[in-house]
Amino acid sequence: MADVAAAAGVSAMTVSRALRRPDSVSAEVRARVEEASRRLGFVPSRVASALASARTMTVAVLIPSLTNAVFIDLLAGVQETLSPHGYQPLIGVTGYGPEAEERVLRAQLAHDPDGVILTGLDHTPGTWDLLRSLTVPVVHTMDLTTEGGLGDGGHGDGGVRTVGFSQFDAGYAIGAHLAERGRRRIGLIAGQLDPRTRQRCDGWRQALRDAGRHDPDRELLVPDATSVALGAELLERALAAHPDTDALFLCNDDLAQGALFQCARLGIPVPERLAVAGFNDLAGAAWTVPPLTTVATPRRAIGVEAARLLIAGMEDRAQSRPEPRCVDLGFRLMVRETT
Amino acid sequence: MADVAAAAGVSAMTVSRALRRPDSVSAEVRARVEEASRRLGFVPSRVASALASARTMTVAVLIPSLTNAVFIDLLAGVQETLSPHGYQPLIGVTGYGPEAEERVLRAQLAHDPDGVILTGLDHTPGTWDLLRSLTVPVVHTMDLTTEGGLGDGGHGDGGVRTVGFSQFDAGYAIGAHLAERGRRRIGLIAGQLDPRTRQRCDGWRQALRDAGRHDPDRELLVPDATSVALGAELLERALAAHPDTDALFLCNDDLAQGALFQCARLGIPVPERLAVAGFNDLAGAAWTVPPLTTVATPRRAIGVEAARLLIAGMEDRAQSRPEPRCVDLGFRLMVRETT
DNA sequence: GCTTCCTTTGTTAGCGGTAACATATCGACC
DNA sequence: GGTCGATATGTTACCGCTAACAAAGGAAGC
Repeated sequence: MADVAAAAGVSAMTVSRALRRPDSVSAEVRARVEEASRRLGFVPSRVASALASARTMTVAVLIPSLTNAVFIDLLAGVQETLSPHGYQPLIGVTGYGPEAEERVLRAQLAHDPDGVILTGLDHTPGTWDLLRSLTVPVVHTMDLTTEGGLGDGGHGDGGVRTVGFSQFDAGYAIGAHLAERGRRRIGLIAGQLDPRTRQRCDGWRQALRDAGRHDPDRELLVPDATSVALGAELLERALAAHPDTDALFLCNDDLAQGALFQCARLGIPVPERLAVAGFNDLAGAAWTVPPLTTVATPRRAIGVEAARLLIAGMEDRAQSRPEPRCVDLGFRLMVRETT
Repeated sequence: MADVAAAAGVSAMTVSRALRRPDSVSAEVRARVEEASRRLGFVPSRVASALASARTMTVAVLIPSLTNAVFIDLLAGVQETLSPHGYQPLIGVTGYGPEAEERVLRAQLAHDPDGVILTGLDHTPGTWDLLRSLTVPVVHTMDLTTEGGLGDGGHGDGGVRTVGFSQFDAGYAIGAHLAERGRRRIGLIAGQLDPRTRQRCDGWRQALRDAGRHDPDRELLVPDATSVALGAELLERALAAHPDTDALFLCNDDLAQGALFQCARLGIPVPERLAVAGFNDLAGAAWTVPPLTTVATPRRAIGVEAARLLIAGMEDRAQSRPEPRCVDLGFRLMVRETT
């Protein structure tokens, strides 16, 4: 920067100003600095800038997994929103564990991010402590604070900002839909039992209870990560246990696709003998045979909105403590042909 | 750090040493520093550390897209390998454009990464210049320098390190496989025409020429991003143009899955009337009906190996210019039932 | 002509660590 | 006992930039 300053015949401070806020210097100086800067191939060091200004222009983004399309979409939304504003996402992968999340968060905080985006609301007390101690904005995603069954970990809702949708309501909607379709022996298949999956299941359960058709025996919950292969396998297990099942809710579309494939293989007509519903409306769900009924979740939009909220909080030089907000982006029941 | 030093009754430098290389201080001092550090909740600032030591512990990772599973797998491999060594990946999304890539790289370089991972070898001259000017290790992925049809952009192979596999050979393998199966009227469907896709197509073409069965009319290339929906649509277009086609190579598994779905819908028996082959062996390819013949690509392994090479280069304090290496991780033809 | 105020540029002093070197301490060895 | 070398800790100066304040110059107002 000193070289550029010398070349442009100004002080280093003026170079800094000319490059960061071009209209804070005269047009003539700006031109000279820009020319010198370009000629010398000057790239300002963000590290030094961060140290001097206490703004790193980075945002910690904590997600459970990189191999689940749901969180990738979230990340994509975050990335495409932050990027034009000059912010760098720092991804942290927690592997679905609250303890790991705390560790990862701690590691990320060493980078002094200007904001934090987390997945879900199930954090360790240590994580809540860390978050409370931060002076930068924090946004939680994929869930709502008003959600039942969460258990307020002593943190109150004070200042917690969330962008998501009601997993419970979404599960309820699927359950109600299957009941409305006249199905009576409705089963549930779920993997990757994170809190959001559990809430979906709770909603589904409630819907079936409300319809007087809940049968706990027809629930098949396994801890494994969801996949097409697992869906195929679990379909067989579910039908072996209860051959008369006439509808199934699978907690994620990859499971549902696997189940559909297996039905085709076993010659089980869908939806005639068995209705199948998935969740998330992942890529391809509209094209399966038959097209899959599922719940479209606004994953990318959640990422975009979370990033927007964060940017608003970060640009706010007044550091006004933002009012807690709980943005509900909703979901859509996509009724297709498998039900 | 000064507070911790005071609390532990040592100098700041000793605190720094105790936390970074614990065995460079006496056991007694180490214990005192660790206790004070924990008690005060001290988290060393990586920003300051980066400025003072000229090591940011970050790695720029440039990929074309976050919505293509191929690059997510690559990223996952990189992330899981870097993370235990304390390195933070900085993701940059280029949108498949060499010019955008140069812009993104420039932006990432402002963060002073300790290493760079790029996708592919088709970079702008400006990008090559930037890379040449770097003093940190660089690894290219998903391709091989020895690949034909690349066009050496005047950069020679000097020092270029690559981890990938031969896209050409993989395409050739699929083409040869379809020919071996006795198919005579073989078509090609491709989207997202990046250089790697083109190389696959080149390989396929060569295989068909070698078998004396290449028919340029049966190639359907579109620039759109690949998806299940696109696969379904292009299958119809391809068959409308050439109803007698008896085999199709689709350049990505999502296209192939869409095509399979559409075949089911149209009542076209696979593989009896039409053989279908995909590429990448994405999740679920083994479970489609019938299971999809495809080429398994070592995407995650490429990420892991690229990160390993990078780490080796970064830890090498001697800054010995590493010998150019071209790591071929190969591919596997997964013959399943669609062919 | 002289304030006053605003705009533009410069000066100074750090941000929070770490490299490099200086210094102290101790035991071993002749 | 004195010297040497290894080990442990301290001191100093900076990494490259920017906040905060200072200064200079020009326009506006009386």
